[in-house]
Amino acid sequence: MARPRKFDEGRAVDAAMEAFWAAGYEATSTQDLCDATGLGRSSIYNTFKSKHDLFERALARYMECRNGELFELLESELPARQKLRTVLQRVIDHEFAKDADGRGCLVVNACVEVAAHDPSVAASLERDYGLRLEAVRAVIESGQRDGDIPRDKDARTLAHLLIATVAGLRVSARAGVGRGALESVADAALSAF
Amino acid sequence: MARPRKFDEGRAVDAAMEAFWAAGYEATSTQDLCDATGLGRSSIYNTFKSKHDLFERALARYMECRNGELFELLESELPARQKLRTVLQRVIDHEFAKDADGRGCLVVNACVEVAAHDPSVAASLERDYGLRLEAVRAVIESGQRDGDIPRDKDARTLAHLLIATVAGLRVSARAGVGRGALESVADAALSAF
DNA sequence: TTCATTTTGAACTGCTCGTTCTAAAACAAT
DNA sequence: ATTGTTTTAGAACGAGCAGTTCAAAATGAA
Repeated sequence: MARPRKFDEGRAVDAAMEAFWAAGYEATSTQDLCDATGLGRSSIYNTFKSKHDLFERALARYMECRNGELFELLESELPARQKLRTVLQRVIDHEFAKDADGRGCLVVNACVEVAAHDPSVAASLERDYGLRLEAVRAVIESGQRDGDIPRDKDARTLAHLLIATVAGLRVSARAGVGRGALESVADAALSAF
Repeated sequence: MARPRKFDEGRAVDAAMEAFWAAGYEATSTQDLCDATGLGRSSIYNTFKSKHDLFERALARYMECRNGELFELLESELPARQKLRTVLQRVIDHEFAKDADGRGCLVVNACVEVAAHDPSVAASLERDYGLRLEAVRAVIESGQRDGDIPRDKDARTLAHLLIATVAGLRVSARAGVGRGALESVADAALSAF
């Protein structure tokens, strides 16, 4: 049979994800991808159709990881309101983590940089948004049943609002807003729930 | 004396702004800038130091225009709360305008695509953020004096929240959230004020 | 008209881009 | 050991990149 692969495809996608995450889609060159993955050009193009294809794989992987963390939190035993608070706090912690280096969130970055010009990525982002929306909505409805969250507001709308707040915090962090201010903002935002 | 310029510098900056706005910084080539402005390469490089310099000028121009519209609204005769509502509604209208074509907001785009890797642009964005923050804070404080906005929340924090909500709406629009949903989100967000 | 000055477009610099190709190397099955 | 298949490494591809140079065209004051 044939020569087996020397590298792990999943690890390559992970490395590419880090590269795209750090620099954005356009600013990441194929050479950057070779450096990041440790692979040669031909290995990359043999395994993935194109830079674009590799980006989609990397983005999908990112969503998988992040949604894993999110869903784990949302399925925990905390009160609903506390879950939402933790989501926002994690975003802030992430934006100000020492090793984050201003990369932000690959999903938000892709929404802004790529989605408008790339229907395939846009579709992927929309699907991912839907997953997060449903998960958050379920938590909010559960909170409404518990009396933890007021019943007079539409759960789906509040779920949209939470996700929008996450994006807002992330963009604000990029605009130079400090940690303390963002924590106050998160607090104030939660008063809408 | 010397030969006079055949083109208007301001118009060139406007055209460049449109190009950067539509495609992003990295994806806009010097040729694109020539096409957009109708100028030759040397005219551009004679007038502006570099692509980067032209981008900073274009971004500054964008901020000028947008802040002009914003400040006009904030200085109007509407009740404070109504002003904030109008800010959000305008953002939604803009995102779904027929000719907007998914460009979003150049400031948000720059925050996400450029700021992290470009201290000069980051400083410019931070300064602009400060201007908007103060203007919104002033409106909120005025609303608190009128009893239009509750006094128990910090005006500066609420101003941060409003700006973050704007960014959140814009990113959500890119992720495929529809107009109706965003209008509900804006409504819900205002209940924090 | 002359002259100094500036604009302008085209050509050019190396360089980098994403992608493809070639040929050697590495393996598994026969 | 031979064969067949796949992966590899690296060179090479054409195109386009940001940025520069330069001679010619355009201008207005003297």
